[in-house]
Amino acid sequence: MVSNLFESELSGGGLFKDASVLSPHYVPDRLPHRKSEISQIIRIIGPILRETKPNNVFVYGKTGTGKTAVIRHVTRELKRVVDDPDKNKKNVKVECVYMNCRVGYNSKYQVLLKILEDESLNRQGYEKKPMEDRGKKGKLSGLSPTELYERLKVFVEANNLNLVVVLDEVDMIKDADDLLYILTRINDEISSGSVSIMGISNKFSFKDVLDSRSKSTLCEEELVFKPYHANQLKSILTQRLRLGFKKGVIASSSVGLISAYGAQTNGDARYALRLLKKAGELAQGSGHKRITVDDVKSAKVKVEEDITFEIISTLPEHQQIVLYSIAQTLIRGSAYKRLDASPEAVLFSGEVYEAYERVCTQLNVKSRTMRWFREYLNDLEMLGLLTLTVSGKGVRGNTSLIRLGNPPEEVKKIVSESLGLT
DNA sequence: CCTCCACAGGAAGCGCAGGAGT
DNA sequence: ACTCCTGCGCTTCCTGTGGAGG
Repeated sequence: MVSNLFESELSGGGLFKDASVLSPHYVPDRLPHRKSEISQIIRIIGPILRETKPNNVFVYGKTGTGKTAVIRHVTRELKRVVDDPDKNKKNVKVECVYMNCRVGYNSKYQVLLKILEDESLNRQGYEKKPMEDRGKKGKLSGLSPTELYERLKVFVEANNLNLVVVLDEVDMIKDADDLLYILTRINDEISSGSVSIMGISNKFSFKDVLDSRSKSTLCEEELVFKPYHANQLKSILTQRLRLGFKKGVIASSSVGLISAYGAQTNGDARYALRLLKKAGELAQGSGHKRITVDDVKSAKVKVEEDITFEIISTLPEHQQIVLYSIAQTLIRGSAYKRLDASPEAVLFSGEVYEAYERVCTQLNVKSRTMRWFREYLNDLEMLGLLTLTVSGKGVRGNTSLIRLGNPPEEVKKIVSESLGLT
């Protein structure tokens, strides 16, 4: 596949012009259908150019609604203005530090560390750079949280800096209350400069786990990003098509289909772009001159398999074993008699637990107790990998009936691959 | 109607790892 | 470097719950 792509590139027959614009990390210069969100963020953050501390913002919305893209876009524009001496005559100092809290920055300590180690704070022209008096290792780790706090405070004040901290996936931070308190307290203790926070989350419930003080701190301003609908997705796709593909390689009916699939998936633009990219790859791989509707359809199947694979293969071992046991029991056929009322394949939690114990013995792994097995089932249901229903009439006692969300053969294959089974 | 069955899920406690405080 | 603390994954124990069967 990869070599295929290279060959097409060499022969100049590829469909892609620049595949990187289809990556989920790419932020285009123009963000369609997010004008009002952009101007709201600008209104909120704007006062920073007059050296007034902007309000903290909390942004939420489902995945693929452009939250991160909008914030990154605005901070990039802000930086552009600040760095332009003609526009920034008063030489206001502004820095934006972005981090995704899911990957490694999930505690207040890690976040503070990341801010201090960020290259934008350690470049030329700043006083008392946080990394200045560190040892040869060039790392700040090893310092206490209070020390980190002091350093940040001193740095912000000494440079009269207006710092914006962007916390993407802020719900992943374990001690979010502490962190928010600490970051805002800096403003009370310094006479020049400021620290403000932009929190991004796709969990609507995140606000509820904060204590009321942190809530009012972070949510001085709130913004909700609505899912894109199909024709909005279509124009997003069209924009990326122009940037990423050569001219005329896709029919508008194909674009329409991708948009429709995207709209079905909670208006997720990231998903739609992934479909577009995959469809392009498939078309190119099979030597098509254009991306056909069939390419899009098979791309959907492929992308969904990929997503299922990503979810399952990152699951803890025992949850994977549970899935495997369910799949295997379904393939072999249930030992118990099926419910007449339901034609679909349904299993009893008891028989699945027995299968799970057998698989564990087979793998030479110690099995968990029934109690924990039930927790696994609930977790897997949360992830949409299976559905549980309570047993009604015709079943003895009070049991969960288990239905697998994906074809058992596919699940079995994925788990086998992931756990290295035969 | 009562008892038993086959579970669900709460509560408490245990061992462990990693982080914080000294 | 050392101990203390805390969160996490898990087990043990226990109380419900709802239908089957006598």
